[in-house]
Amino acid sequence: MPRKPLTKPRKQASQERSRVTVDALVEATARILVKEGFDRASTNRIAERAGVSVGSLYQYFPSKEALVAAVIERHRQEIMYTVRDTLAEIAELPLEEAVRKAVTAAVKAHRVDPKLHRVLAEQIPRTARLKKLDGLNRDAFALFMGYLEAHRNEFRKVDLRLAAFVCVTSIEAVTHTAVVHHSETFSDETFAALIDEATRLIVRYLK
Amino acid sequence: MPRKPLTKPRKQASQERSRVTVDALVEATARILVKEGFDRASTNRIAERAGVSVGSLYQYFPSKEALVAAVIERHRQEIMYTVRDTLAEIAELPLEEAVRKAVTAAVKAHRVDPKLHRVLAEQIPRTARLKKLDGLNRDAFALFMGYLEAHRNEFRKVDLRLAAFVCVTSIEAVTHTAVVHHSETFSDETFAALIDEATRLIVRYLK
DNA sequence: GCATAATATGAGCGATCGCTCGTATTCACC
DNA sequence: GGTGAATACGAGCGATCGCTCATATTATGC
Repeated sequence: MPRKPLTKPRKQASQERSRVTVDALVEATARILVKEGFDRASTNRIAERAGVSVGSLYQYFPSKEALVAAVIERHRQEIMYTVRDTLAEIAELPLEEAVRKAVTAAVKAHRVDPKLHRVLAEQIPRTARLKKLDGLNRDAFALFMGYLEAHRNEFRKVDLRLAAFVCVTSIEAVTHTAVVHHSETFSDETFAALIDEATRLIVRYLK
Repeated sequence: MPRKPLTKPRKQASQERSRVTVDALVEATARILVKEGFDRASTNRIAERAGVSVGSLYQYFPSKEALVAAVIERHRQEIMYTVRDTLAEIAELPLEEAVRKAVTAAVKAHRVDPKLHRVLAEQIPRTARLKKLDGLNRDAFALFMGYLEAHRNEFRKVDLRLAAFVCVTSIEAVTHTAVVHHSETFSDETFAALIDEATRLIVRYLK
């Protein structure tokens, strides 16, 4: 589980206590990223916050980058878990309901630890980030493309890839910006209205 | 303005050669940001690339952050310059043409040194970035709000602030992602089609 | 030509970083 | 309870960072 073959191999945890150590390190990394930001998240500080020595940290993670990658992966899994059910339904739904579900899922996804999400999206250097987080977006694109292709006779004629790009990018940006940057400005009613608006945006565009 | 303490001075350049030095530093910073990324853009490297000593750097910029801020400000001014004319026209245009101009302006804006734009958007810590770059987005929001209010009787009844948020966020994201992440993937025709699509997205949403 | 201000220099300080490695502790197994 | 493997420890290395300051060079005004 803790293996991240990036630069050097590290030990596989076989005892329970080491699993605890690994979990504590990932959790401490996430907490420090949120509270102090990426620049101040040094390995010494992470180990200290985890109640563990730097040496132990490097027994399970070959680099700071691997630690951050583990945080990203955990975040990605949590998002997938909270969103999977909603997305599974949409394939056979009519357009408006499908889009509404997709928008709702996007909001849910961004509400999984939004402060962490913000740090990951804004502060993590590309080398460590791009693979997993943008993978989510690529999944969303593929999913949307699938829907459009299956229902292509319900829409006007367009380049479906371009249409999917416009839809996915818009939904992502609107929900991301609202949740991550305006959660304290927008009321619950505003969020409900936002889902209506985003749904309308996409539905009328495609029809 | 006479002497100031030597610890945080930002001298006013009064001679021609110092203006040259300042310009060289800002230019070198932009170049290194693009070529090496923010993390590897050390003040020593910047000074070296500018053909100037670190000492001189700190005569004109009190910190590395100030240097980066100068780069951002220069970039912002270049964007404003290339976009101002297009935006000045839209106030009195009918909806579709106004939106089309806005989208075109957004593409133009992102095409001003897209590689630098990407680094500024993705790698610069919030502390140094927020003020100026997000100011651009706030300007766009205000401009769009103005248009919507002036033409409010042409649309359905909605929360105009919410509608403006949806429009500005979508346009920004679609044009940003296309220009910054897909410039080499998208052909010129695709870009032309993208402008059509983005325009349709917004127009049909508002009508 | 000379004094003074403006500008330029770069070795190096103190801090911090990611990370190593020799050593100490705890576990699984008999 | 003895033994080797697994785990934990943390002082400290080498590199790099942002930045300072004593000193040198160049421009300006008289």
